Amino acid sequence: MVERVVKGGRPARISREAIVAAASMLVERDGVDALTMRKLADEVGATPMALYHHVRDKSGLLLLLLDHHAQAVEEPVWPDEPREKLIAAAVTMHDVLAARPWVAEVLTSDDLLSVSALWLPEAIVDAAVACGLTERQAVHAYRSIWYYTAGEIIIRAGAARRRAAEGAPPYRDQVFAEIDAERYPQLASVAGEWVELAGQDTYREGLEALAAGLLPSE
Amino acid sequence: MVERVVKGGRPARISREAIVAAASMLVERDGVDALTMRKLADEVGATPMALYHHVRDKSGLLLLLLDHHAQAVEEPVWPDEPREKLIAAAVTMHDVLAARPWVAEVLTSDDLLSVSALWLPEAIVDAAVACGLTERQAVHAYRSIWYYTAGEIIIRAGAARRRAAEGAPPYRDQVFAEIDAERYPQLASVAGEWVELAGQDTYREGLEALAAGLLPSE
DNA sequence: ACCTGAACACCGTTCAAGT
DNA sequence: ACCTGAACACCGTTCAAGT
Repeated sequence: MVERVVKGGRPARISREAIVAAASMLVERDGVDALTMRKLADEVGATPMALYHHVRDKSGLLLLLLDHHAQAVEEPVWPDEPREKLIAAAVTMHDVLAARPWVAEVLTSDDLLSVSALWLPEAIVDAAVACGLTERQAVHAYRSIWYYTAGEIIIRAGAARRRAAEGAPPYRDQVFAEIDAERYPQLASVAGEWVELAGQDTYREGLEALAAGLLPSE
Repeated sequence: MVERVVKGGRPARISREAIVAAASMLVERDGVDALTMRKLADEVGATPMALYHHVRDKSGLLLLLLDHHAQAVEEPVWPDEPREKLIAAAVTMHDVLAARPWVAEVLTSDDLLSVSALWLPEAIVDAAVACGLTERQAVHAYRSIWYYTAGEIIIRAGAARRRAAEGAPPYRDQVFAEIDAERYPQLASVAGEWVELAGQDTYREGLEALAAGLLPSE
């Protein structure tokens, strides 16, 4: 990020940092949907339009917020064994995102997370190369892991949100109740267990399966 | 869905079907963001509030839309070999969704697609069982495949949208330009190829890797 | 340079009333 | 039962003006 050089002019009353901090607090307290330019302006004690002097627009603010969050995460010490390192890095990526499910909203495009968390893709690509993949294969492996991870976060965050929206089991239960056992025998057979199974966290198992398929067998 | 029994009263001027058809057309033509209750009302020639007599609310409308779309898809004839069947079903699921990236918006929760496309999870769970997994394992396998698939769709749809928003390479290129080759040697090394690699469709390769890891080796 | 005030062009949804 | 009109409680962002 370019440091702004202050060369005179009116001193700023609100700073980019203050805006991001306030935004972060609002999101943490009330959810992403509650983050509006107007409420944020109230929070920092300024007009909505004052914000536009410090951030490009709302989506720029969200990017800043993601980065702010990423900065707070420290790079762990990785295992020596490359396959284990890859798994550990992916799990870290997952946990960092899962802790704040609002990031799902922002993620829906960029595949590198954030400038402040480049050590994550670096670790994964590096581990994949150490496992014997070419650089290009390693990038593709990273992308598959990223899709799986982002999908898990987004889907589970959405599921949690719907659960929180009290009308708890509106759609899926209705679907299961209506399942035609003649046409869909397997689904009918697991219908009773589906909700329980869907609640289980199987991120790691799926990841290990994916890694097993992506990496050369030793 | 419950069929509404008309027992007198004023005849309806607009039907649920007409609403869904108009909504589908708006979304196809102008994108999901352009679908508002007001524009939709204009399209069917009624007041915004008239719509609320036929759909619960906007998110109910989106669910209806997803189902409308799912109904148009025919179940293919699957390969006999179960592993191939599983792959084919997942690819179908992917292609159905990828054809209309707006579904990504709706997907962010329900893990069964739609009542009208239950044959898809059925095929995948069935194939997984035929490959030797228990029912519970098969459901977990389905969920991993679903996360990977939905993640791919959502991320790639988001990427395409940002590309369309003309300011083409706003964020990621900037990130790559600033990469510190000392700290992130692997990323710096692939930086030049990243955009090209990220543009490639590697859904199937990732899927096969995932399937290889999920299914027992024969 | 930084900030305000007023306005523009929208949203989804509720509520009371009309036929 | 179905639909309208008016209103409520919001949005993000532009633009011209103030200090």
